[in-house]
Parts: sequence; C-alpha cells; structure tokens
Amino acid sequence: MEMFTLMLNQFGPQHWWPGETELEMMAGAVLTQNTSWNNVEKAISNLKGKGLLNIEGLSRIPSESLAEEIKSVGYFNIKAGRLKNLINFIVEKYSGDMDQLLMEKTETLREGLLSIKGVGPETADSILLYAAKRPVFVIDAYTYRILNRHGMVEDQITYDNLQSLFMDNLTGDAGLFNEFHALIVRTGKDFCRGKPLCGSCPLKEWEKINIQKSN
DNA sequence: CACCAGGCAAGTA
DNA sequence: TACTTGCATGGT
Repeated sequence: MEMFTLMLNQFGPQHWWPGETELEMMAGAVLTQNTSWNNVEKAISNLKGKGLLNIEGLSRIPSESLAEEIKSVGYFNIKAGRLKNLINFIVEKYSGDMDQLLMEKTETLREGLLSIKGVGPETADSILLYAAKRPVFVIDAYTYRILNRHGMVEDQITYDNLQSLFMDNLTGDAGLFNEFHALIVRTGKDFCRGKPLCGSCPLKEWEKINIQKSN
C-alpha cells in the first residue's frame, strides 16, 4: 500500500491549513518556523484581538510593538521583522492587494516570496500550497527524517531534490499535496520525534516507502 | 533537568 | 563551498 493511504487510514484527514484568510495563513507560515503550532495560535489570537491581522494593521505597527504581540512564538524580534518584510512585499509589488498577488503565476510568485528576507523554501511553498492553493509539495524536517530513516534519501539531499522526488512521482492536485504534507507532519510528530521510536507508526512495515499514490 | 518545535540568515574558515 | 551559530518561548 502507498505511503499516503497508510497515513490517511491511520489518522484521517488533517484539515490543514488553519486560518480564516490568506493573510492569516501566510503570517502563520512565518510564525511557525521551527516553532510548534500551539505557540502560533496564541500570537494569531493576539493579533486578531487587536485588529492587526490585516495589511493595514501590520503595515502601521512598528516592528518593536509587533514583537510584543507575538512573544509566544519565540524568535519574536526576528519574526516581527520577517512579518514586516512579507507585508512590505505585498504592499510594494501588489499594491497591498491580496487578490492581485493570488493571480500571479506560481513560478513567479515563488521567486518573489523567496526574495523576501525571512522566507525560505519551506515557508514559500507553504504559502503557495495552503494560501494560494497551488500544487506545490512542501518539504519539512519530518519529511526528510522519515525518508532518511527508511534509507530512501542520502543525508545530504537538498530541499529541491527532495521536493522533486515527491512531485515527479505524484500525479497530484493541491488537495492531495495539502493532505499528504499534513499527514507526514502528523506521522512525524507521533512516531518520529527525537530518537526513533516507531511503535505503531503506519509506515513501520516499509523498508522502502512507496511514495506513489496509484500503482 | 534536557530536548525540541510545521526554519532561516549570518557568520566562520 | 560547507559547516556552525543565533534566534527564544513553551510544552513534554
């Protein structure tokens, strides 16, 4: 059976990405860098409560004040700056118009996002997949760890090569990529944290995981 | 107490 | 180019 099906049978749909608006999802992508989502929710809640979770609010607020509102995510000084960089990008390149940004071609938008200080490949792809609904596969530390421990990829594999491994072997739309990545994170959280403790991991029986959805 | 979380950029040699 | 380090709160 395929990797995706095994995980879906075990956990069911994960209903990602949390967030009511595209901007909220984009902000969440920055705030969750190397940080648990639990800590992000508090920061999002703070921003929403003060009416700051919109282009205007995040444009106006000084970086130092923004940092105070997002303390719970850790790295708050760094992330306040990164959030401002993201907002400046939307304002300067798309006149602060989210709909205009969302009409951009996928490759062009990815390049633009990657040009922002503080937005790397995982954050850019998370925005593309979950906010912009593009069929882009998101790679994260769990994806690497799971495949590496199953002997499927070398230690030094790059982000882009790991991403190609999935995208070249999947006939996928954004919906599949969405659920696939969410299920990988869920599986990693439950069974691949710290030292390997496989237990009842749905992928345990696989020496080589079959990535393909259909065969 | 130690360890790590849905990374990234900057510094070092 | 190839490692290493700083960022920092909060849960297990």
